Amino acid sequence: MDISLLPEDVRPAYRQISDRIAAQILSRSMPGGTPLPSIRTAAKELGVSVITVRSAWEALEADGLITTRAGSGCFVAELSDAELAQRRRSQLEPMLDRLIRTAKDMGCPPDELARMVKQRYGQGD
Amino acid sequence: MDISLLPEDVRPAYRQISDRIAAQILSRSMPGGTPLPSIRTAAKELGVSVITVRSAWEALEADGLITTRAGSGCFVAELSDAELAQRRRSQLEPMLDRLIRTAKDMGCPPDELARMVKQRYGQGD
Amino acid sequence: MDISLLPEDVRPAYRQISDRIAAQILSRSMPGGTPLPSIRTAAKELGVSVITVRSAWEALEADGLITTRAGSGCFVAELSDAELAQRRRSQLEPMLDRLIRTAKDMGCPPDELARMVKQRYGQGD
Amino acid sequence: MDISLLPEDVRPAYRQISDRIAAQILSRSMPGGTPLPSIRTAAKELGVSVITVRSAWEALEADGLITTRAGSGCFVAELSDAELAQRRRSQLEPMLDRLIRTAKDMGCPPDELARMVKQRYGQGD
DNA sequence: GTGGTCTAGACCACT
DNA sequence: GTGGTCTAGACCACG
Repeated sequence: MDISLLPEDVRPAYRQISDRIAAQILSRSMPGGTPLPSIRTAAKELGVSVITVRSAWEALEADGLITTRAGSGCFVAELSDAELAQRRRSQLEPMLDRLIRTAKDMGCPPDELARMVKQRYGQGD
Repeated sequence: MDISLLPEDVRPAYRQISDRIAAQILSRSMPGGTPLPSIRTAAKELGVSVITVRSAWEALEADGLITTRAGSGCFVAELSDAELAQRRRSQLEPMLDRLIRTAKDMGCPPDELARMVKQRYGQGD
Repeated sequence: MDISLLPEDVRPAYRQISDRIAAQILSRSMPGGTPLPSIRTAAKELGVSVITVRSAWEALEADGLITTRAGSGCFVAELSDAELAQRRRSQLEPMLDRLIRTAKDMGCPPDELARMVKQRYGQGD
Repeated sequence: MDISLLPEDVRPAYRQISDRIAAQILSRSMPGGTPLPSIRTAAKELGVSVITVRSAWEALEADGLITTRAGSGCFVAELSDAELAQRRRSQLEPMLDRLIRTAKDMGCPPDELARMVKQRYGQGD
């Protein structure tokens, strides 16, 4: 599943999971119709409680990113490119705004911030 | 004090307060030695309990951004430019990394992300 | 938990608690990963309010000695031997310095002071 | 007066002052009969309020280290050598005990602690 | 069950 | 007046 839970992350476990999967759906690396692993399987794999995984699946369903079919499991929702683009924007924007607000408060100018973005983008795993 | 509490903000009240003041200290708009308002005054002004303000001040002190002297009040700590720069970086970095990781997951390239940063920087309030 | 609150101690209750636990972490008698008792359990055991215990846990977390995960509890942080040694030093040093300054002010020579240290070390409870 | 107030010291201002003077009295560097500066003079010199100085003088008088003569000021008490030795011990002991207890909690052996005492004694101002 | 946050209200030490 | 500590009790998010 390509998910690693970081204990030092401020987000609760279920949020780390749902955020990560949401991003994979939005990038089409999990295309519409892809089945999600069962709650029990995912729980074992991630080393968390089934409740935690269920919360993550619920968050994704509430967001309309997956659909649950009773008896057969959960599947990535079929979304148009336009919908995806819209959702991508709406996921990135709050993070962007918070970053920018903090940078502004600190007196960090836009070019400097953009430079940092580009620089760190290359460093990540 | 130039602080507005936003009910829609996900952060708890005390965090909104301490984050805002931390940013003002880091940008030198509150230089070392500046006295903070008393917790009771600030509580009245912000419309919260004194405990909420105290939590904020406590967080700032734990971060080494203010010092408190019982009976006389709280004051912005004297920090060197190097310390300030270091703290600025360590506050911005986790937000940057999370943003970049999400953007990467979505297949959003660095230049595109940098462009968004610059664009939204100009729009903010 | 091996903690006794002494009413004659000048330190506030929450400090007595956090200091004691900090020492146990620093001596590895509570190794990394050890779960702390829940704040409600500890409060009952120690005969104090949950808030008092929470303050103690909070101080420990601010010091980086424990990590807390909402819903699952608090755990001793994983610290390297080098980090531990560094923290031990930085906790002992201010007490040492104050003792030495007072002894110097009184004209008590280093050998005499060292002798007192060794002697009283053997007498303690 | 050879007193410097350290804002980072955990002790309140009046305690820093009274402790320092007490040590000078106990070492005979302020012998019996020596007049203390007036409260106003000391307050100006130290940059604190007269209330703070008065509290310090009160603490010294409560300890029997100075006496107040109405209209003429405060003077160092006349104390026998035996009394001084006794007081020296009772001032050093609580600091020693706290240091030793912390060191014990950390698993720091007596010889190691005594070594640190001797080493740091040489380094101070 | 866990911790996180906030409330109101009290008493104390310090300036 | 200032902050420091503690109390009891509430509601929420998380597992």
